[in-house]
Amino acid sequence: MSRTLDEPIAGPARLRDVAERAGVSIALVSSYINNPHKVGGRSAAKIEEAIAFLGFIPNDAARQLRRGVSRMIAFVAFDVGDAFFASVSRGAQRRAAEEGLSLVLADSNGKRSTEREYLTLFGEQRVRGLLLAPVAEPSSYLDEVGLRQTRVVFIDQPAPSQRYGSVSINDVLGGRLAAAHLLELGRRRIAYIGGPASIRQVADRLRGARDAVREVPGARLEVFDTQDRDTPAGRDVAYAICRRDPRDRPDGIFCVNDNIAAGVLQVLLRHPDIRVPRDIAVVGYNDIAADAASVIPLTSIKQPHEAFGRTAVDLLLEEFVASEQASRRQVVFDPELVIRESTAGDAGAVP
Amino acid sequence: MSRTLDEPIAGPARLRDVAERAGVSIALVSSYINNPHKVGGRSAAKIEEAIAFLGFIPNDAARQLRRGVSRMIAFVAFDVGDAFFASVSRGAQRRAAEEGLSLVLADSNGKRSTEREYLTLFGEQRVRGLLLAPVAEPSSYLDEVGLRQTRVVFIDQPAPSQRYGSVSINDVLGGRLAAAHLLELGRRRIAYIGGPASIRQVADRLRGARDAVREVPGARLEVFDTQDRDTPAGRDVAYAICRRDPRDRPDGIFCVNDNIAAGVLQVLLRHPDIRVPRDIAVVGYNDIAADAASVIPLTSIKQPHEAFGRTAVDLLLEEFVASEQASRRQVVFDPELVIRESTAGDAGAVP
DNA sequence: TAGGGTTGTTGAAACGTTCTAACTCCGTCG
DNA sequence: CGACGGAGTTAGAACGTTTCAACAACCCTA
Repeated sequence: MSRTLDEPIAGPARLRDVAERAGVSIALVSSYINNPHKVGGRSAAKIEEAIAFLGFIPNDAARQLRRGVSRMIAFVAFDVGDAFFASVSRGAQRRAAEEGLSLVLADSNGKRSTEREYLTLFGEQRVRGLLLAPVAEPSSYLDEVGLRQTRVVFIDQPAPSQRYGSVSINDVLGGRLAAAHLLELGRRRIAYIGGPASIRQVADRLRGARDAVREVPGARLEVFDTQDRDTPAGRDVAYAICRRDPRDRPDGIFCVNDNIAAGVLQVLLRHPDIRVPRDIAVVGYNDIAADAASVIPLTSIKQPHEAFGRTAVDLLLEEFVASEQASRRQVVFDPELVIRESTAGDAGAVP
Repeated sequence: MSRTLDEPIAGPARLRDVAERAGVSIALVSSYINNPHKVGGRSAAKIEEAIAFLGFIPNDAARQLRRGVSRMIAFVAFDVGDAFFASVSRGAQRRAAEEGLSLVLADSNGKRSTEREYLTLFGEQRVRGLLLAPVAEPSSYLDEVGLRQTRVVFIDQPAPSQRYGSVSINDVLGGRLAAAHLLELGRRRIAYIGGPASIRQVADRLRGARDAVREVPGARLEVFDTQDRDTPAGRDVAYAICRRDPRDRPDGIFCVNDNIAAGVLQVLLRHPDIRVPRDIAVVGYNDIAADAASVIPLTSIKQPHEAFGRTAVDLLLEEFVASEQASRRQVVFDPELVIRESTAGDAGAVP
């Protein structure tokens, strides 16, 4: 059963192998690993040598089985590659690292079945906490999946019940800020590009814009409903706008995200008779296009990405110590307007 | 010690709780979970009921400790949000799921220390396999980190030794394809935009382009070295090109990636005297901008993203069954040219 | 009816840690 | 000089699962 010092070690080295080589007890090695200073100098040196020699790596399964708790938290999102989630996860990861927790990511790919598989996996792993940006309205299956004692925080989505925390962004306010900015610039024919309205973020931003427009006499809001929210969708709408008689064109456009805004700008900027922002001002949303997609810097609504992720982990940490029944915090961030040349200043010509 | 049927269960239900409630042995429950059909109908029904009632979820730590092997594989990349890695991971994930393995992602954020922490984590977790897109030249620390028996496959990077497999892309060929395409169109003043040359991909693509240009008499290659490889970098170079006398401008531009190409296009398309591709043809690399960043569809070099990820997992699977010392497969994909309007056809005017 | 399969079920021993309580030295204090 | 305390160390019992050998009950065939 027990391996001797002479024969080569088959699997990876265990605590017991280290103990044998160092000539001390297993318990002492364990205690050295967890509290090095609690172990006497001579033993420490021998243990150190044995660990290095054997390349000992603790077996997390055994450790976790015994301890009953893991040091891992997971972030399950429907599109990990998305710029927003990518930077949220970065913030979360940093905060987690500060607490000695590791954050792993899982991409549910927009599929409920995949999401469920991952929730099951992490349930079985007994991860300490879970950040969830769900594919759709999360039904009851959080319970079924072994996450009863795992704390869950919802990302960019109000939690389905008070039993879970959430971190989200006030999209109504964001929509209001964007529209109000255009109105302040004197624009009265506002267009909203985005869709479908079934997406909460899309609907909320529209609502905020509508509220702002309603408060200004003489202003009107035209809604361009799109199926997708990508750059081509923006281009399509912009082409339609270009085809109109100049007097019928909007003089201010608010796009539900920066991708659409980029498409709109690409088309408008190539039109010989239209100048941005003189004739049409454009506002985006998310502030991801800052350095990326457009020739002239895009005015946009900035969401607190990193802070968002950090706060999500903060909520988890709170919940680790809170009682089972305590109701969870629902944190809502306020977005802010970042003004750039697509609404203010000259449309830069080619120098 | 043992919990009775009456008192509420404190922690999550264990196999033992299920067994007690169903009135059978622990072993039978275990065997039901792993091979339901091996268990008699009456017991099966009772176990089923007990599992549902108690909400039993197997404890993966215990299972893994006993089994000695995990069903998890990990993908550690220096930027999980990057479009390329995002779709590679999607492919890997699908393939892994087919084999009943779960893929989790970890973002090393371009930092060696973070990368190392994750490698340690997954080493301790004894993950079955690891896909690694390393921050820098991977030194020896793969051994130190407990991955001795974990199979490792390098992503988009030749493996540092024959002991590891790798999946990468023939960037020299990609560069050659791009330049050859421009040359075939009759372009002779070719520009290469990209940098720094210390990045292998950048250097390889340049090398390929240089080879192709050298084979055509009268053709020359001008290199614009950039620090970054993003859209603003492309715009900067394009501005410089626009400022030149028309006769000194390149008539074909090959960009080291689509982001740079997008920036170049944005600027060129707004210039009154330049038409794309008539005056200047533009080729990108990666084929991610297909739907995203530019008004006219971009000719690009397409890398096999999903297949790439799938193959990486295939290599892992092979290595699971191969002997420890067997040398690993190094798979190199050939990229292909996708011709679109930025080099062929009309530059679409606003309709 | 005895013997030999099947089929279904079980007890107990692992797996590699952590943790508690107890033990052994030593030096110090009363 | 004996009791006390602290530092260092250890044996052994968990943690929740899987697996293996063995057992029980049954049906079938000889």
